Formats: sequence, C-alpha cells, structure tokens
Amino acid sequence: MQISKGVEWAAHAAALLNGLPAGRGLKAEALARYHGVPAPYMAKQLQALSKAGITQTSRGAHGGYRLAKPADEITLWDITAAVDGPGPAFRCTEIRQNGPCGLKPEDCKRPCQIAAAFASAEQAFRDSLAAVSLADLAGQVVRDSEPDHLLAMMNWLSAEADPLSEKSA
Amino acid sequence: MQISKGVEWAAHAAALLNGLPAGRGLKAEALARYHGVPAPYMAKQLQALSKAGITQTSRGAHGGYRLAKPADEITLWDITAAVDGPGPAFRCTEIRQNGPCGLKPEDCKRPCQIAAAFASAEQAFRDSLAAVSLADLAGQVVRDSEPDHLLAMMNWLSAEADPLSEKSA
DNA sequence: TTAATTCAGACAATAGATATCCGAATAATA
DNA sequence: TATTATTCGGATATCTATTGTCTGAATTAA
Repeated sequence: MQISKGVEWAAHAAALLNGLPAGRGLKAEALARYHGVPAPYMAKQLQALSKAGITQTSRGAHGGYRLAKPADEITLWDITAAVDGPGPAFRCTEIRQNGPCGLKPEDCKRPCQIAAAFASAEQAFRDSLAAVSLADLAGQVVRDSEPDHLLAMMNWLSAEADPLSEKSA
Repeated sequence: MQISKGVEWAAHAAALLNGLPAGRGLKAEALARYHGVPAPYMAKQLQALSKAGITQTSRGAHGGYRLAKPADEITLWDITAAVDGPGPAFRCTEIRQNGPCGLKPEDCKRPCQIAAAFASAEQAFRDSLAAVSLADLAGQVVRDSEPDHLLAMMNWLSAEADPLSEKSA
C-alpha cells in the first residue's frame, strides 16, 4: 500500500499555482525546476490534473498551466484521485466464491464483510483529504513560513510567470 | 495506491481460523485450498501474521496455525499492518527543500502541510480498520449467511482441523 | 506563413508485489 | 531413543505497476 510519488508532486505544484497572480500561468518545465524534480514526469502529473479539470492549460508560445477553479474548490482528494486514480485501494477478488465451500455468485450480491470494512475505511480516508483545500494550505503556508522565504517565492513567481493567452483548453 | 492482495487473503484466513473449535488448528495448505489460492503464497501471508503475533504456529506433524489472541483483540488494521507493513502510504520526499526556493533542513523540522494532511487521512483510515475485530466479522457472517453454507463450513472444518500439539511457537 | 514553444500520448527502466521452491525444525511413531 | 513423515520459515525467480524518458501533434505569437 503506497501512494504514488506523483501525488506529492502534483499537490505541491497545485499549491504553487495557487500562489501566482491572476491571469498568469507557469509552464511545466518551470514547475519542475522549482521543485527540483524531472520535468517530463512532472508534466505527466500536470496532464492528469488537466484531464480532471483541476488545471487549465494553454498550448503554444506563452502557454502553461493555471488553476481551473477557485482554490477553495480544489481538495487534496481531488488531486489524489486525478493522479492516482479514484478507484478503491482494496479490491475484493471474491475468494469467498472459491474452494470447497465457495458461495454461488447469486449469493454474493452484497459485498463481503471484509470488503465492506475496507470500503468504509477508505471512505474515511477520502473524506479526510476532501476536507483540505488548496486555500487551506495557502493559509497555513502564509502563517507558518519565514517572511524571507515568502519573499523569495514571490520574486521567483513574478520572474517566471507569463501572462497566459486567452484561449485555454 | 493499492492494497496487497495478500491482505485480503490473510483477513479471510484469520476469519476462518476464528471459526474453528478451541485447541484445533489448520495447516497452511488447507487454508489455501479452502480459499482456492496458491498454497505457497498463502503461507507467506500466514508467516507474516505469525511474526506479528496474530497467529500461533506449530511445526512438525499435526502442525498448523491458530489464532494467538481472542478474536476481539485482533482487528483488520492489525492484519493489514502485519501483511502490508505498518508504514505510511504517503511518504514525503521533502521536495520543499529542492529547487531555487528550497528551504533549509533546519526550517523543516515540522512536516509540511501536505504531508500532515495525508498523515491525518491515513490515521482516519487506520482508526476505521482498527474498529473492526475478527469477532465483529464472525458475528456478521453468522447473521448473514445461509444456514446450509454455515453447515458446509462446519463440516469442512471438522474434517480438516487437526488437534494441535501442545507446544507452539 | 513561419517558427518557436507548448502539451499530449507512446515508449523503456526500475521497484515492488506475486508466485514458487528448498532447507530447517518439530513431533509422532517404531 | 532413532527414525521418519510432516510441517513451517526464509531465500529465490517471475511478473505487474510505478517511475522516468522520449518523440510527435497542436497551438499561438510574430
């Protein structure tokens, strides 16, 4: 049981996008450089975010990524589901239907107790992540960071952020 | 993000062990056959359970596995942790220390907000699983199963379950 | 129209999970 | 008490999913 590394990267990238001024975007390469991670793989995660409607992309010259929704409407679960897939981590293989005492399929319309317990636990996991939005994260960062670090961030952003073209996919 | 198939098998195996009469055990091969899964891999999961103190094993002739504790003291989280490892699924790689605006290690004593949110979500997951014991599962099974299925199970168990020798590791 | 710059999907390398085997240990039996 | 059959336990291959990389398609500004 492990969560893909891409989820971490995507979450940090989304948090950074939230920090840039309205109407501006960052290209994938800049996001990767900021976080010190391989650019192509970071791009892959960003593509997943776009597919899920979390980010908006502009192609061509002066293209890049920006958030597609207000920060308080994007949760960590949204990002996790976009990158790692929304499916359940525990997949019941119905082994209760196997072996000498196997149940018949028509008696297995309800999930087995074990699968149900895991489904419930995963729901609790999702609910917990869904309670944290990018806006929440931003608030905590501003509160907890050293002032000079915030300044460095803003300097870097204003140097790298390009005004995006109007049309965006 | 996926939970190992072995967790499912181990959980079902433990639930079955809970069903057998006091003082009797099942060998790994029988547990595998009951569930229609490869015996060596099932054995691997059972070994993990033994290492974690969930099952007791007897080697040699008439050996086998039995539960090491009362069923209400064994939770699904215990089994999951034994098989899949107790470590966190989300592993923070501290990418906030990378790149042009990377933080210095001495400013990173507290986990970052994203890692903290995932840790909290995983705690909710664990708590949910820890709330379900083998005894709970057994009660539900008895309530929900067809009588003839319960009968078949008990017949099979009494045919396969051997009295364990006294000494057990 | 051109050319630069970007995203997007297809393609290897690697780590982890899956499945298997053989040796060590134990207890019943002769 | 020695033997032997039977069992678990850890070390060993295979296979899938994740990680990482690449080249081509699309778009926009000049």
